[in-house]
Amino acid sequence: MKKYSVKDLSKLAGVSVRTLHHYDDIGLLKPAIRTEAKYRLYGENELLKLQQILFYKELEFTLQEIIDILEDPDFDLIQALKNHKRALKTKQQQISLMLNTIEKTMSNLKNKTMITDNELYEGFSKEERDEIRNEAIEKYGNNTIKTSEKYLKKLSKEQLEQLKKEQQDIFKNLFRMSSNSPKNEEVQLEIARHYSNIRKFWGTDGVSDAQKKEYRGLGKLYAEDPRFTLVDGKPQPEFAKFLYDAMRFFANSQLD
Amino acid sequence: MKKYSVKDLSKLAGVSVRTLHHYDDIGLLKPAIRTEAKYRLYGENELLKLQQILFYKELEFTLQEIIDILEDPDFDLIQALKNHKRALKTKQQQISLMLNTIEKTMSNLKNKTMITDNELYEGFSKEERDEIRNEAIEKYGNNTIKTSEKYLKKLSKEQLEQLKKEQQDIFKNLFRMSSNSPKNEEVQLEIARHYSNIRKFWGTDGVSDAQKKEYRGLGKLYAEDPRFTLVDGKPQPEFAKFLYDAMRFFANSQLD
DNA sequence: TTTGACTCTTACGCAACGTCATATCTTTTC
DNA sequence: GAAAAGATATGACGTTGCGTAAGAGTCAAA
Repeated sequence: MKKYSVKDLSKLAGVSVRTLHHYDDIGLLKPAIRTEAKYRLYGENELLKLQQILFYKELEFTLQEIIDILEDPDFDLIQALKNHKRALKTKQQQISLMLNTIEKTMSNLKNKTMITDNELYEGFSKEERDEIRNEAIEKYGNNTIKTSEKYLKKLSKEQLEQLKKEQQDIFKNLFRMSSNSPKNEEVQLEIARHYSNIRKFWGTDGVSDAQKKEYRGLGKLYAEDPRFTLVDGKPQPEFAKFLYDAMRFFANSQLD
Repeated sequence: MKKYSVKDLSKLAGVSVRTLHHYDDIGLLKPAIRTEAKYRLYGENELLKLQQILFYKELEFTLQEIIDILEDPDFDLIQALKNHKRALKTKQQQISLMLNTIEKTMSNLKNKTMITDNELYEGFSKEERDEIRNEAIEKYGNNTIKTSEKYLKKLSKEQLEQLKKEQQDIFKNLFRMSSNSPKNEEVQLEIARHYSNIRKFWGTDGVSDAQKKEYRGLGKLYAEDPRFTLVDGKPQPEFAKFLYDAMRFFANSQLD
């Protein structure tokens, strides 16, 4: 007769030693023998029984149910299986419902409050999109771009539209300045206006140290996302850079 | 501002008071106010938040996940939903596998070792079936019948077939006797033969006190289940009774 | 003021082990 | 033959989301 130690058996069956201890504790699978030193020794029968146990466990029977099934030869297995089948089918339906709900939720989120990848770069061909993106990545690194995109996607469509509209005249002013070798003070004044405007979208939160980073982050976005610096429908990389520099300067000098 | 007590809120949302306590404990949903006496008071915001919580809970997010989702506005909900969706789909596949396994198992059990209800009474119309069953119930009580049927179902098809075949000639002899006012000794001798034959199907187990009960139980089955006492395809209730009496006598007098 | 009706906190229970911690073997190594 | 290395044993707490008392304080109606 072969004898297996806990570890042997656990390896054979692919379960943990603790599990065997547990099964012993609850009386599901007792070792064939206990040595003087209380070591557990299992035989072939126990190995076979363990296989059975694992079979039912895969079907998600509880250990107590498995005890009932294996310990009582009078157990009505067919009925138990039928019941289990019903339960599993119910569960499957539940999951289907959940999946539907998730689909709807995601759809809602995307349509009503989120900006999709395509929208982020809308109006550009795929080639242009990739070019823009790659240039940006070259300039700021892959991680920065992804972070920026993620941030942008979190804005709602309405927020984004309003953001763009309310800032049009600010941008107009700045754009005029940019091609006119402006005084730094003037620019910074306008930037300050922009900043106070922007804050509306951030609420009163993020007041302290996050502010600076975020505003600089927004500057990067302007530099990276051509939609913010279109003039007459054309991207203005110079202006984007101008804006970015001005905002960064503002953030560093004015914000704590 | 309306204020809700724990009970109010629990009724409104359809959760238990304990649940609200729990959510408070883990910081998922804190009451808007605590009175002097430590009573929890919730406002409209909390009601709304609770709805959200329940929404995610229906999708089987864990409470910790819900905390993450609701507490952190920067949480990437879309990604979380995607992950959750994947997990649910995986789960669904698992369940499909389990259902298949159960089907196979049931099929195996039924084909190879179990007898179904229909088979138990095969060859009889539904009306006849009910009649037979009801008569048996009248005679021996509902519980006995169910036990008997359960016992019969535990026999394999092969066992049942062999049982019937090997005993045909024993039954023939007995049947002849039954219509011939036989001597008790003769009958008991033949019954003894039957008994030793039957034991093959019970193995060497159930040797002692269970034996007697079981053999008498089998007698009842003969009396109840017309298939065992068909002659030329017709039920023989008289013979069934004769058999049952003989077996009972044998069990009582010969078996310990 | 007594009595219900509520509410509070504290804490065990459940399922199936995972994960230490501490104490004993048993086996290997020097 | 002794010490180090490996296995194994028995607690016992942690996990997840509350259910279910238990014991005690609070509030409004009678």
